[in-house]
Amino acid sequence: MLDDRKLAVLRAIVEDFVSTNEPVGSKALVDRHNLDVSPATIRNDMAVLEEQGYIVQPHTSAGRIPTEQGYRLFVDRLSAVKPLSGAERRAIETFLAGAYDLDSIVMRTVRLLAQLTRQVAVVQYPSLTRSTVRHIELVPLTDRRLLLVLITDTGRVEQRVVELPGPIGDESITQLRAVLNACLDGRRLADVASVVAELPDRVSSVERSNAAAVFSVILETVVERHEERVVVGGAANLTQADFSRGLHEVLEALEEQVVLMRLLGESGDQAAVTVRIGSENEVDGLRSTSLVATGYGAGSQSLARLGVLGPTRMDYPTAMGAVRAVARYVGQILAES
Amino acid sequence: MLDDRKLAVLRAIVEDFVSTNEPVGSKALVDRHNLDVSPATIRNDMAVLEEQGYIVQPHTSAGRIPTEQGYRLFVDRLSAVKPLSGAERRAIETFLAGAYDLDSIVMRTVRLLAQLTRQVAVVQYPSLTRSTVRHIELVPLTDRRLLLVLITDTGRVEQRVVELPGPIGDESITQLRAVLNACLDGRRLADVASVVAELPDRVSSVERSNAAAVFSVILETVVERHEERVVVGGAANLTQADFSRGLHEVLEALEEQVVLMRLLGESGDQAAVTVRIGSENEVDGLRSTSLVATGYGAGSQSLARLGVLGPTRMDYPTAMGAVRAVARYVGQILAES
DNA sequence: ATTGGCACTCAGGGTCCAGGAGTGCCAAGG
DNA sequence: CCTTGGCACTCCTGGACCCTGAGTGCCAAT
Repeated sequence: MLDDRKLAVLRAIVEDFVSTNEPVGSKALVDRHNLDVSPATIRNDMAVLEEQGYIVQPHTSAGRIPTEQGYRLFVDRLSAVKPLSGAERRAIETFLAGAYDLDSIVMRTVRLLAQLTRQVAVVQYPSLTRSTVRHIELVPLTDRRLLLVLITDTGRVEQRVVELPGPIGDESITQLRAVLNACLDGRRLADVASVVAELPDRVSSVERSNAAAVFSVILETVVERHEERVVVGGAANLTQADFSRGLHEVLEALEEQVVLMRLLGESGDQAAVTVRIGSENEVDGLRSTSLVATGYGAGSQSLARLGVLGPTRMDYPTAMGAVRAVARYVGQILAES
Repeated sequence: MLDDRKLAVLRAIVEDFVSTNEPVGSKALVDRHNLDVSPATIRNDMAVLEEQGYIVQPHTSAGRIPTEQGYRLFVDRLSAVKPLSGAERRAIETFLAGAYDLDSIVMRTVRLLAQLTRQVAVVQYPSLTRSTVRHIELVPLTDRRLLLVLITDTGRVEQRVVELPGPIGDESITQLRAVLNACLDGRRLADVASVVAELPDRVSSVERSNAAAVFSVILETVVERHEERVVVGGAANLTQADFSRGLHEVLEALEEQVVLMRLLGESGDQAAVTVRIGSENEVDGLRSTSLVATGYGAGSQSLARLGVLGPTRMDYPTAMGAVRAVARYVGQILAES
């Protein structure tokens, strides 16, 4: 159906359009790429490609531009992930060096990705569920309110305020703290829920209700907080792409944590770099954008996702290269710390 | 020099231009506001106002638009802060209700301000220096690395990783933790520096060097971290204003913590609502924007600043009202918790 | 000091036209 | 059957032109 040359033509069209942002015609194609056939031949090929839905012309007597389907075919079969240059590798290393706590790692990663790809970068905080409890701290705020601080082995610190049903004394807090740490230290967060369920037995009955309040907050933190945080950077890069009036829509979507979570969550494969093009993103304001994302995390299993977001007219090979490389480096850093 | 009517004309011009975004002419003025004089009279007044530098015409035979100087006079002498509507007050209360920990307070405040004013909201995290130490926690990560967690009475949690010069044992950590909490609990952060200076004496000499490392990180956290965080929200609102190509510049500036800190830091008076118009902002990308900001904090003294950023063509009275009201409410919330 | 009258200016929007890029189709050649 | 040169056709783009209307500045009269 599509012979080699037609595929080459499609690839050339995508590449040219991405770099020039202008519809590309048959003549320009034979000039810039060394297809040794005449423009007329290319025109025939393009007619077929258009019929199949891979390209369109914005108006009669203009060049062709790729459709979403065209980009899809391009990333699936016509392009190879572009490895980074040496300079870029060095940039990654220097950028991420010296970032120990989770916050700074995430922040630097966002900036790095945005700079590298000149797109909007999106980084999800590593999920809690895979890490283990390092320490739990209870700090009295008032006699009816505690600050619960949960520290994980990945260096993540979660804090929640606990509203108590009744007043609590220092000795009770100390006891509770001891029990919590004794039972939960070293446990994987995924297991915490079941352990907590058995805890009430180990607390003196007087303080049952207060303890219960603390336990339920722990559960919330561990289980319900699957709504992790997503950090965005490089939004300024959107102005280069010509969304014109859709820009408002996109910026709004980028401010909604929930939307971003759904966006990242959609893509299936955890480990590989996945690309979602245009309307493949079933998320309101972002149907005119493309997402290049992958999972990342310490070691082999991925804890969270990161990627870049840009116009469908995006340099996919480069973006995929950058995303893959950054994910690997960050994974390394996380594994070390 | 400028009689009452000329001032009224300037006020009318600012108000009309803000609401319509089009140069306003003499005829439109007498129609929309009930100045009972003829257009010709207004024209004379406008000629004077232009001569004085308060207004300009974009081209001959167009209406006038205010200059920065014109806006300045307007906010200083011609406008009153506009109180919020009942609905808006209720919105603030419901929006901020149920936010206990600092993170959620700040996040909600940003969203609230952005929604209320339809501008970009900017909120600085409450500064550490005024709060007191509630608790210090040391968590071993490896035998040469500690996680230091500092909890303040305002519910803020600071975390830093400490690289130790030599290995450290559990009992040393326990000792160090006890010393730190004994000496620093309840101290104001501003005083921590001097207290820490005396600490080395109270530590067994074997562990001097490790303890010193911990102390210096505490100092960093308390002193050097004056570079607080600033949170931005509502960037999508920028697309409504017609920065056209300056937009890129503005978005870039908004991503730079340092720039935002300088921006907020510039304005002098802590308690009052201050307005900085256009080039009064001596910050690179933001010379074409205006900032309406004020200090806020628990009780009477202000811990940090918040405000909104928008085009110089901004509804200042409304923005000032919203900023003032939100600052007060947030202050209340902070005082309670 | 205010006002009506009047001539003047100029941005914005419309039309018209020519140039050019790009196409589709066809007939001829490998 | 695929490829190619030729050719007519489409239609976007940019420039030139004109016209209209809003708004002004100035002046003489009140």
